[in-house]
Amino acid sequence: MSGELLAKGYEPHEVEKRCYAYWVENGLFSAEETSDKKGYSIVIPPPNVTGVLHMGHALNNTLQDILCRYRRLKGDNVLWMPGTDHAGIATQNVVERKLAAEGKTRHEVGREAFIEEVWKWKEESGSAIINQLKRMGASCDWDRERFTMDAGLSESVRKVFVDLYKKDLIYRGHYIINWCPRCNTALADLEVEHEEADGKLYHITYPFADGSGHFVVATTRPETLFGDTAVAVNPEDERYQGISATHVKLPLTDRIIPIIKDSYVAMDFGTGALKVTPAHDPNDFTLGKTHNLETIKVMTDDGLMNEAAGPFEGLTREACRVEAVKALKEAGLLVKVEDHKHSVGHCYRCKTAIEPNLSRQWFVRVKPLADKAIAAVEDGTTRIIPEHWTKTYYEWMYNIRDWCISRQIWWGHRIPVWTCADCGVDIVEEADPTVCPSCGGIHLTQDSDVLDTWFSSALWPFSTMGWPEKTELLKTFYPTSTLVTGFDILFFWVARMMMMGIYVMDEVPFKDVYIHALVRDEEGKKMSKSKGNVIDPLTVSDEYGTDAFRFTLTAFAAQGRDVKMSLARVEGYRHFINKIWNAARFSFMHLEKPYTEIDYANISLPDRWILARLAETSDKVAEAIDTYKFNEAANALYSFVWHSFCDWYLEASKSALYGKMGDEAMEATRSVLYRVLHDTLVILHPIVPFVSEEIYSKLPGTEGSIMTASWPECGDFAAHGADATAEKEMELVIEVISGLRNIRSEMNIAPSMELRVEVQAETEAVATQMTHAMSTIMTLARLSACEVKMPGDRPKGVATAIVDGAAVFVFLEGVVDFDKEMARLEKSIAKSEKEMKGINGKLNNQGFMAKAPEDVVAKVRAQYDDAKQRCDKLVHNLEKLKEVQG
RNA sequence: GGGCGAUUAACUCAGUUGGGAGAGUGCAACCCUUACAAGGUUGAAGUCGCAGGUUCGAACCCUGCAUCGCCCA
Repeated sequence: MSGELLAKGYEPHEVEKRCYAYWVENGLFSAEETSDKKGYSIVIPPPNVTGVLHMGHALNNTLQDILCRYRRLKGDNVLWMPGTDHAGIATQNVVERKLAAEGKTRHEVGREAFIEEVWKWKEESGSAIINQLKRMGASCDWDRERFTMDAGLSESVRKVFVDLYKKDLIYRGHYIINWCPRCNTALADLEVEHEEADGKLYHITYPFADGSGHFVVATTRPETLFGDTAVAVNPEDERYQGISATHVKLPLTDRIIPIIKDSYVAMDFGTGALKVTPAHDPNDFTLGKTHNLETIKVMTDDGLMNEAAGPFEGLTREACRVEAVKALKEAGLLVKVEDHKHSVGHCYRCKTAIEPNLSRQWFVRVKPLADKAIAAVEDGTTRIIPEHWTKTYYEWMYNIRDWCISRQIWWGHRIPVWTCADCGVDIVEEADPTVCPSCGGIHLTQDSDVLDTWFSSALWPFSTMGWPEKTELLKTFYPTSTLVTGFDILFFWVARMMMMGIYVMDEVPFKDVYIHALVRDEEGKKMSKSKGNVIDPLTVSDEYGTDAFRFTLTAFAAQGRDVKMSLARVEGYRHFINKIWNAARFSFMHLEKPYTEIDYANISLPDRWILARLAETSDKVAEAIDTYKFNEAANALYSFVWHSFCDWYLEASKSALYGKMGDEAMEATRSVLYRVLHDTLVILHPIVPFVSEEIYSKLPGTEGSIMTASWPECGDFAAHGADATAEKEMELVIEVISGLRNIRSEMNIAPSMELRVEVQAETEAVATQMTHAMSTIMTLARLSACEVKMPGDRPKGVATAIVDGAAVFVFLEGVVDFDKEMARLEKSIAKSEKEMKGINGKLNNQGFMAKAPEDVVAKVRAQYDDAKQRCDKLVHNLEKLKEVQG
């Protein structure tokens, strides 16, 4: 394997497939149930089993993978727990559609057979998203994969339900809830999406029953009029002070309903008179409770009008509105119709307008659970990152309302409540009951509803680890270290896991919650199928390589900011991956054997410099990942690999590597190159697992996977001269070379022409440094000769570069263009003068001198001195040039 | 209506204890220098949304406004 040359360009497809299979086969993703190593755990936000991978998943799982791979390299025992969510409504919809295509409904099929169908579907299609996660490189412990409907998790759900019920934290009640007429189920408040819609405000006459006059009532929903059981006005409303009537006659019906007074009624909306429909409006429901009003449902569960709507029975809600308005108009009861914008709730699964509906449902009393979940964040037991999301979390937790958990669908955890037909008592136990404990009856029927999917998701951090058994896994990995998720499920999931985790385990489910942004399209719009702006992550992966895609996501993942996906950027990072590949390819030509020790005795300035940069970068990347600043990690790596390692180190090392500096220097440089390449691959690995693995596996002397390597230990470098001084010295060398290149470019000197140079160093120290770096400078600036002197006369026929501590002269006998050189110098002088002026402004400011801290003043003084020296030298050179010219 | 966030180079975005405005892409010029043309070298480019305030000093802190986006009601 070792010494094998790499192909000319990096070809991701084959490598990705092979590396991933290798990792899985060798159990490299497996967590140890017990270990001396520090435990680190993440539970995956379980994707819907119906789902296909979208950009959000790609980002979410890339970040989790970075954390897990990084922690492994740091020596931790890592558990990344994978799995999927049964997604009750969504999955049921999918299978119902499949049946519909065969001309069947679930009711025809029957409950049991239908559920079998769903399981069958799940077995066939449910692993699609898992395979897609694997393609992204996700290093989950797949042997432990769980599903919210599997036996163990179902047992957890059952146990928690029973427990909450017995502690009176789950109750059944008759309340107004959000009803989806298409999915035919109740929804939690959270599952309703509100959207602004253009509607109408209908002004309708409600005549007083005693014939003494009438109200005009304004409503956006005239079709619910059949369910009106009162008209309400505000007692403060002056317009309605003198009214003697106590009842009105409900239009289109022969019902007489009361007039009630309540300060809840907004006087500035419509006419100030409100029709009250307790069975179809949440606010009216509350009003109805207060005033003991009758509730009349006017619709069936399918959203059709029922017998209460009289002649309109059987119409849809929408059709009934049209017909009712027509009838009102004919009866002369329609005063006017205005345009009106209002917010309409829609089902988050199918986008049908939801219908507030009176219904008997199960609820979780969340307040006591929420209080502890709030406290855990307040006292820092759980940290939310970025911190500003804590406010959103609190806001929601403080205003939390009871959670409706029953769903009138079939796919999900059946509510474990049996009712005795004989005595009517509810039986809620962990084991299925056969006999009524109260009357001994045997006619027991189980509640037909299932639980909200989020109820089981809320238990995910411990149910996946085997709870209610007291498993080793729980001992080792609960509470989990970090949860990585998007803010869109902060309430749905994070908040509920917090409540349930604390309630059940008496310990928070995770120490850190890292909330990342949403991935949007290039215009910043949310990606959605209907907008047609969806970019398929797998297509991106195919086209540019998974590593390039992952690197892009990481570089974009700045805290608190949305990710705007841009294919141009992915392309840019594909170049970066290729750069890594080629740098390795070049290195391999000089690394035919492993170099386990750095030959510190013989290393050069560039060697010391790159080691110092490596140490710095390794620390920076580690710190960035530790603090969830993923983009900073990516940027540090990019700049180190491309600009430090490739642009300067490899170029500067070429003469040594090619043996032009002697065998000792060659071997020493090789030993450094080996170490730097090796360690660079390791620190790259969390973000770009495939290319790093592929190169690592071919690096002589490595055994096994890069996943078993350790994060670089660079503590020794500084003691061997790879320190800040080396960095400074190398910076000077870079400055000299850049100055020479600038002259070459601006004077239009052919790159192939070799130049003769004289360096006038201001101090012995600088002269020594220049002499030591001579070969580097000569190679990289393409010089035929370079002499280092102490300051003296300005040579004739030269172009000049001024650097910190030295003047660099390029001999251009005969070819030097005086005008160009003059222009060049004048430009530099202007730049320096501008800089000096700015700094001088500060130094002349008495306030600054008096109040700014000493170190800042000293720094500014030094800046000024530097600028002045540079400027003086440039002016001096310009004058000399003019003399010669004259 | 309440809350949160954004506004920095042509584009996409970095920039936390307030102290010399950065990167990538793009652009211009030159270069097939034996790892890489998916490359190299050099260069041009910003009143840091607007208006006030605090401060010796503000892209950064405070207030107001404008535009855009999101969440909750």
